[in-house]
Amino acid sequence: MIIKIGELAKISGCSVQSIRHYEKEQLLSAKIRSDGNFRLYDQADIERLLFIKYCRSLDLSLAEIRQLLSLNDSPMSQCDDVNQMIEQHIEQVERRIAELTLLNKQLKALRGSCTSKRTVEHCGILKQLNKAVSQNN
Amino acid sequence: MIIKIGELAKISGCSVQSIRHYEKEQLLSAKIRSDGNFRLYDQADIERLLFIKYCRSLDLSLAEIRQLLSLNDSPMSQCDDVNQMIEQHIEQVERRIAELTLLNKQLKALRGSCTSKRTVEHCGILKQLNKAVSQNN
DNA sequence: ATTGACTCTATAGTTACTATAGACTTTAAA
DNA sequence: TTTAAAGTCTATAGTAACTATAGAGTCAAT
Ligand SMILES: [Zn+2]
Ligand SMILES: [Zn+2]
Ligand SMILES: [Zn+2]
Ligand SMILES: [Zn+2]
Repeated sequence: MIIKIGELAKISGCSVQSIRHYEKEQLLSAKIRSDGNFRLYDQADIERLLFIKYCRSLDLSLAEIRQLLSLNDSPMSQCDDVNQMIEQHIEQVERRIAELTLLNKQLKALRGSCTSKRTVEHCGILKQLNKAVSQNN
Repeated sequence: MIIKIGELAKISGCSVQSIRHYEKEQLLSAKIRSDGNFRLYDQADIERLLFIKYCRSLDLSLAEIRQLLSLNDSPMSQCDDVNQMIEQHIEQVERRIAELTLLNKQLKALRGSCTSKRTVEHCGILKQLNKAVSQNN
């Protein structure tokens, strides 16, 4: 089964532009083109794109996915690199969760300091922000 | 006390370039320049920049900060807008935390499926990724 | 006067896309 | 067979909040 980019987009749920983008980034290429230069894809391409899409849903970067794909393509290499990459990625996600959790706390405190219907002059939020600044200063 | 951009950067902990960037984005401007066209800042500018920096640490966008600053500059306006913005920002942060928490779980499961020192061919991580893809398919 | 540190503007790069413009191809109907 | 709509092509610009240059000018101290 051979399909054009529009159908690949439909099947995969990726946009046409992002498929072209993945090609530019060397993640996925149409091995053949039509007479009129249209990209043509087969089943293996569909699977490769779904792999990419799933990895993106794990927030892996295109560079990381490129690495995974190339390892996937050379089955005899060692998997330490994959391992380490996932490990680092997990650490990054956990750091970000910690950051956002703290942020959330601060934002909620901020929100709590405003009882609507006031003029900005008396707004608890802006008061708090200005206070936070002068304390840091 | 009048300072040049380098010292403002030191005092605030912002980079020189990002201070210039905030100027381009209309958040902070040096009202005066030296004869040789150097930006000159005073105490009020320092405080404004610290305000910006603190808001950035809350992950507020430059557009949001611009809005806060302009409200801060017109004390008689109502604070509903501020309120609503913070509210939306909190919701966004909470959505992101939820997303990342789910992600973290998936990534940990993935990591658990690899016992190093194997060839990629037998790597649990890649097996899992490929499996996830074919299930979605 | 000269040196070194600082600053200026303008431009390109980062990430993973999205959105155009303008031209060409394919498919289907008239 | 002509024509029109829909799809595709490349190239380029825009997104967010910066960072990093290049090349030129300025300032402070010796
Ligand atoms: Zn990563
Ligand atoms: Zn308020
Ligand atoms: Zn926001
Ligand atoms: Zn492994």
